[in-house]
Amino acid sequence: MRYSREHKLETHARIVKRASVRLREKGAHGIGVADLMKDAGLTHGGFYAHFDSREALVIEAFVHAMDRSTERWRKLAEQTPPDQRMAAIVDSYLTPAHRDDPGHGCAIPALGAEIARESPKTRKAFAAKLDQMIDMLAAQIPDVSRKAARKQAAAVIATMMGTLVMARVAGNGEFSEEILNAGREAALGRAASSKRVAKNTASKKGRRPALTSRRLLALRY
Amino acid sequence: MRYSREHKLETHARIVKRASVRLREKGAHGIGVADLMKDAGLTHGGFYAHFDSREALVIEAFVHAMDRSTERWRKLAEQTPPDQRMAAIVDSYLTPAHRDDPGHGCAIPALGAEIARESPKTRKAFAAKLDQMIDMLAAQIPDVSRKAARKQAAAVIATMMGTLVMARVAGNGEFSEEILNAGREAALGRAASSKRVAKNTASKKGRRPALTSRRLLALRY
DNA sequence: TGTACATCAGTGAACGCGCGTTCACTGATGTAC
DNA sequence: TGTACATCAGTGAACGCGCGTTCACTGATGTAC
Repeated sequence: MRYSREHKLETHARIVKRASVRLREKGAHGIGVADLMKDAGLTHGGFYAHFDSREALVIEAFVHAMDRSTERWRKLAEQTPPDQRMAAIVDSYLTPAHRDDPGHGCAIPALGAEIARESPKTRKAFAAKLDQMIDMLAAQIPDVSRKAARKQAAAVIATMMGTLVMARVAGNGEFSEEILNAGREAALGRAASSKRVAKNTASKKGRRPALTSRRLLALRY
Repeated sequence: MRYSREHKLETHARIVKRASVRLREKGAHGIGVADLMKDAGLTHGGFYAHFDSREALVIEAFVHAMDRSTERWRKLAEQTPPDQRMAAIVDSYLTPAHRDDPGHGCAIPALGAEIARESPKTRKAFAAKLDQMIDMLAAQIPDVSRKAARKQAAAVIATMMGTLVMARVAGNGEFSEEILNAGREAALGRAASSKRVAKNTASKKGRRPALTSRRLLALRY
């Protein structure tokens, strides 16, 4: 079948992209090589022409997902006034749509706990991407030192991803909404300007509707 | 071998207890029936005299872990002045010791994401225990409505468990400590009295050392 | 430009292994008499 | 109280299945001449 060089790169990218969705949906061990290849329109035998092992694909797929999330946040921040950037990110993250579609969502709530148990190589690849994500988010916080900004960013991510894990455990009923609301309020309170009034104004002065628009969600993580 | 009735109950309890440790360490799918039985000093063939299926053990083990955590918090709260209870719980939760010993730690960061993907039966069992845990923590928050207390409690748990997942991904070096500190500060800020001054007083007036004592950690979750 | 050969992405059967589950069996102890 | 039998928690071999990985093969296309 001898394909051109670009063809192989495209195929490789397609496998990674599809796998990053399926692995977030099913877990790092929840889907096999054969099904992952089938999902990319191939048969399982060709897998090792692209990856040294299943684990190598898991790493690539995970890196892909994290890069997409970080890039998404960067773009969302770009088109939002500086003092509302963190709130915009939180609003777009803590939604029923994100809770119900882990395959296209943030990789941390979907795979974080499992990755922490993987080989050092896999865990470190994840940690490096998490570090980048924190840096990107920290860069959106005005008027504080890098150190303080990173601290805030790490806390916001922890609150958001923890909330999403709990909301998914809770299903999609009232209990889940309660958790989502609690997490949103907590993250926004911390994400708001230093005077800590934004939490109240945000929910009542109509700033949020624009930020939670379906368009933003359609972009996905 | 015909044993007495209590003997079977004891054996059953021992399997559940040991499994609850090993499953938190290795993940909901990270260890097999044979190894779980071996861990309890038995051979795998006897498993089905105690459980209908592997999944049934996972549910029992998980319920056991959550009950222990909730009970631990209740006891810790009992021996702490009301206005410091939440801080005491946060301080005992966000530690390197807890990060490094998932087997004896909170089941939510260890198993939450995986359980959210299990059968409705398993997920609902987890959700019910999470609900109980939120209620227990909410009961420690003075001077607010039950609804508001539950909201705060849910947010504190989300921040704590999210922080622990991220800290585990980050390993056990500087990066991990940074995350732990960020999460602790964020959770304590929210957990403190309504005037939001406790965060500063806590870290400087020597209240914390007593609360983070090794003794509390030795009790485990 | 045309032809013969080499390449290698992709195929599908097969491998060895570990898993959850089943099953015939054991034998110490509970129970009926 | 003593004896014969029934019970059933626990054993260890075996099952069927799915998994990650290997391998001989294919055939369309790149490349050398």
